[in-house]
Amino acid sequence: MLDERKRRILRAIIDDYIDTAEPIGSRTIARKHELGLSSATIRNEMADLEEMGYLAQPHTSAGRVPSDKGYRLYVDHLMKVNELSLEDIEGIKRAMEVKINELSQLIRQASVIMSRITKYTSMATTPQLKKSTFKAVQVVPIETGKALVIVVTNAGLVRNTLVKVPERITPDFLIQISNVLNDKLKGLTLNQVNSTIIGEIELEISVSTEVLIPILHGIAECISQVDSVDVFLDGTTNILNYPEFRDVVKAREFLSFLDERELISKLLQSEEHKQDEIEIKIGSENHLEGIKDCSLVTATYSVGDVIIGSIGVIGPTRMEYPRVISSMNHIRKIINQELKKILGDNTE
Amino acid sequence: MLDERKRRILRAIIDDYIDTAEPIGSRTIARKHELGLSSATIRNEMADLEEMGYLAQPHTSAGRVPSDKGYRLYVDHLMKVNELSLEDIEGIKRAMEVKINELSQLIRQASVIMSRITKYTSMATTPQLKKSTFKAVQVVPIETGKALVIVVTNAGLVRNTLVKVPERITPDFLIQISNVLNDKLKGLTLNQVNSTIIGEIELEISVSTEVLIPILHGIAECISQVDSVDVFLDGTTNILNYPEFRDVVKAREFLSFLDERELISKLLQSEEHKQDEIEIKIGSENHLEGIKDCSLVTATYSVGDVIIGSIGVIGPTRMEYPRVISSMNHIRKIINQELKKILGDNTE
DNA sequence: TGTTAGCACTCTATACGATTGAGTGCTAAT
DNA sequence: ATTAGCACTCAATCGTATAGAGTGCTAACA
Repeated sequence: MLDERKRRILRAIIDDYIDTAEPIGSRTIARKHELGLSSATIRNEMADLEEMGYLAQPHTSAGRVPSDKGYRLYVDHLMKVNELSLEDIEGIKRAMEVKINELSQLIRQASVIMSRITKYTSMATTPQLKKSTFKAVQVVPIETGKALVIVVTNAGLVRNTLVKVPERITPDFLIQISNVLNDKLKGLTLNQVNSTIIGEIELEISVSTEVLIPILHGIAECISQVDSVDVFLDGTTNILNYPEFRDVVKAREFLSFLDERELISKLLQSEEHKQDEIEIKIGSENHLEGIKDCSLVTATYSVGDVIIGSIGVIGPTRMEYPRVISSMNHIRKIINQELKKILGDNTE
Repeated sequence: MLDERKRRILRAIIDDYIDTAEPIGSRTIARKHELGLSSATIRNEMADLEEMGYLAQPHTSAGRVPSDKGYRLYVDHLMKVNELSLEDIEGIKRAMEVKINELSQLIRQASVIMSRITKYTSMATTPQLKKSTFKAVQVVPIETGKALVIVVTNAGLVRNTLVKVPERITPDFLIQISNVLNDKLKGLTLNQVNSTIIGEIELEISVSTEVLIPILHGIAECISQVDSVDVFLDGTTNILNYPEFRDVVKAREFLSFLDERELISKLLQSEEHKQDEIEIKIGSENHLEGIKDCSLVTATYSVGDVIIGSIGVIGPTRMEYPRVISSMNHIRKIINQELKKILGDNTE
């Protein structure tokens, strides 16, 4: 498709452009890279590359700029992904050493690190509750007429809601209810809670629906809590350091996008994402208007072989892909490693 | 100190400046406001006001701009705070009607509303745990070797941590521990947990420290959780709509400031804040460098007569103070009202 | 036939000067 | 005390000239 020389030249251009954010001219390439070619030859090749759609020209007398298609080729075949520097690895290790024993905190911390070492914006989601199963359900009496419903999922996520219960219910009875609920629900996926099960529970503790209803509501609330999927964002202002966002209009567009957690969480839960693979979406490959000039690098983390969440880095299409990718690879490993520690070896 | 006419003129200038963000000239004032004065007279008065420090001039041939001192006078004595429009009141009411039964959600929602109706950035904090007392402490067995420690404070805040416990501990025994803990700690303030109390607890359940330690750690973790004070931010990008932040450097300064949750939480927990009063800090009155061109309007909410958290709006010094203040007043009332509902009437 | 030197051409960015217009301060008249 | 009038100031705007980076094309070369 593209002969070796063209590929070399394209890579040189993109490498340079990632570095400088300035359109790259033929002379620059001839001088900086040892290709043994004159600027005129390179000029011809660049014209070809443009015709093929890998490069674009802001205006006739400017240098060339990579197109999304160009970046795609670069990412798939041209770039050299080097190992993370020892320094960075050390830094990550140190940052993750902070004793973490809850999932959300682990992910939050990972997100912080990613934004710090990449200098872009990072985003992460905790598991979708709906895909999880109940590990424990507890009803804890707080004071007369009030109880706390707690749901713990197999992915280690904890959610709780305060509910009101009829005043005449004694704490002891609540605990009894709690035990039955726990027995009945444990192991089920969250959306398996249906009327059959509820019937069984009612039967078992022979309690009027009146009592059970607020509690079940609490559970439902835990499950469908608006932000049941936490979205963490870090380094949101990093983007303002890049020249392509010097324009306030661009900057606002980007930042407004980040404000919509729903969108982000959708973005991160891309359907086609394969386990253990890093996914890269370049510019217009993101079908969302607000980030058509951004690239997104995402990875997932899993329990067993079920993907339960993901972490991503978003920045200008002119992104240091090699760096981001190697960092992402590293952090993904660490997350999965720590995840095992948190959940213990006895994860079903 | 300032005669009536000067005050009238100053108010007119500030009103106009808040509206337009453009330096105000003498002719504008003479034309738009019915003061029965010529531009020349106003010009003289403006020169006086500038000398007194209420106004400033960007350059010799420009109009006048209010100084921080000018805004201060305006806020304290000149502006007219009108009632919130029925429309707005209706809007707020509708937005808060969403069934809310946990404190954090209430505050979060209030913050969202404030940013929406003021068009500035809003910030809010949930109660400081340290000032609170224990309402309930529970240890819930999750699976062998693991338990969830839950702390509920009198202010309705719930925190939890997963802890490891020796595997030989049975769930029943954990529950027993839980009960003792609950009895012993209930009503204490969070930093009253000391070795005496721990001794008592050990005595009562005659358990080796080995078991108790992870649990107490869990409680400590709940108490000192890094972000035990949640900080909610909304409308962070609103600021980009105002001309004073058209410059990316300014915008970044502001947004970077917002990234530091610690600073914000300190900012909101201003020492001198009186209950039931709205506090206004104008420009350089905020001693923090990053927001010296911003004004901050804050209110607190309380349980009984203890301030447990606050909510604030931050925007350019050229802020629509009257609107912000009346909105703030309204939302504060609603928060305190809802707070009572959540905590029930039996709040000690 | 592929490569390169050379050159005319294009187009942006920058600098510079002139012009405009809003606004001021001062003076003199009311 | 107020105001009309006027000279003056200064940022913003516009047009023009200029410099410089980069291109495409042609013709010569290996």
